[in-house]
Amino acid sequence: MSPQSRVKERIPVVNRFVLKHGRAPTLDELCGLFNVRSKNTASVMAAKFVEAGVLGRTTTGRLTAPRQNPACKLRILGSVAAGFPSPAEESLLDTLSLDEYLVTRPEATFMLKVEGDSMIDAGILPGDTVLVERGRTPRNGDIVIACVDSAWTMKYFFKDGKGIRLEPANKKYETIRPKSRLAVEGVVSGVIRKLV
Amino acid sequence: MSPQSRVKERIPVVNRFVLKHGRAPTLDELCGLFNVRSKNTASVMAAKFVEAGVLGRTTTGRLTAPRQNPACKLRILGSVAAGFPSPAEESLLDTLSLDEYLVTRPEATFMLKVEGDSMIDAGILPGDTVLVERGRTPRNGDIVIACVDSAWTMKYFFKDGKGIRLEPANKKYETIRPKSRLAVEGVVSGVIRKLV
DNA sequence: CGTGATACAGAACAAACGTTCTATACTGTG
DNA sequence: CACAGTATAGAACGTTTGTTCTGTATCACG
Repeated sequence: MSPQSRVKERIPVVNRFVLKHGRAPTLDELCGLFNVRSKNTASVMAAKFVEAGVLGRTTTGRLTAPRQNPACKLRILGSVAAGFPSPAEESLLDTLSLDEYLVTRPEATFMLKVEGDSMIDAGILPGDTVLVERGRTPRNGDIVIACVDSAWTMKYFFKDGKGIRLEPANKKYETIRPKSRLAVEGVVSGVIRKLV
Repeated sequence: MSPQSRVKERIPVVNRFVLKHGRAPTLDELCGLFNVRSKNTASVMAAKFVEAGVLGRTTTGRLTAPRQNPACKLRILGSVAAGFPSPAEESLLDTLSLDEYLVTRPEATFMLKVEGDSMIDAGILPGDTVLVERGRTPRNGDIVIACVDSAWTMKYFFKDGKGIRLEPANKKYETIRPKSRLAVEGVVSGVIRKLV
């Protein structure tokens, strides 16, 4: 058996350890995991695992679990027309965690439950959850959470020569041109809706 | 200031560290985090954090991040009207990972890119991504991915005395009453849209 | 058989890490 | 002021952890 495949077949074992314990194994634990008694062997394995992205390292060399929880990697399909792959033929290569996909700055991102139908023409329904990223400069056409005239609201953001205007995505409501101070608290970076 | 509140106000800082580094801080790092120079102080703090569930420990006493990967835990806010908490006052108590929120069976869930506007009145736009859960029995009103008359489609699912019908969420399209075999490949369990 | 590559055992080593002890500064209370 | 409680500094200590070195066993190849 080639060394490469030896490492490959060991990766799932490491992943299971991480899944079970919520942290990376130590070299000693790697020894136990693979029934070897040499920390040298474990050290070499660990290097492979780090190289493969299965494990990480602290600045001081300690082994750490990778940043993403690999349990929630989802397979991505091109479109409905492409049909479904069978479970047997699937690999986890083209996968993506939702967190990874939608959230670039976790520490600056919030989830916000949507009330009202002011953005319904943008496909944002009451009961949806929006991801709001703070500290980002809004661009024309972005959907923002703003505090205008001391009231919170979610609207399209536009800025032109005449100033800033906030447009709803619903003809029932009117465009707002903030008279006093406008505080854009965050930019809506994603929409999620839980069905079923 | 009481000791309790001292610990409380420090919890968010620890959480942010875990968020940023994907692992627990060491005692030395706790010292740096709170501008203290004593590992004794850090040790006492660490004990409090463990007690509060903010951190965990290995069997050998090393500090660890809590079992759930908090890397992508997002703060949840009630609604727009509630406003934004300041970073200082935030705790990570009411948080949720997107994966955790949307996906109950990762191994049976797929992501599918939406093409076309047949479900636009349901707030599902072209370019959105839907989460499809396989092996679930569709209920009336569920959105399903189905293979009807050898073509893939996404539609509302209804079943009544006259059989099954598949309705689009767009008046431009017609309701389908599958003549031949109907294969419901999966039920749409979520919708996500990446903006910005 | 000889050679080289690989995997492993075992030990020694240094750095990192958490615990514990002693001492000092600050607080509030009587 | 005396006293107690708490937070902190600083150092010593033992354990854990990853690295490195030496040596052995196995296997493929010529």
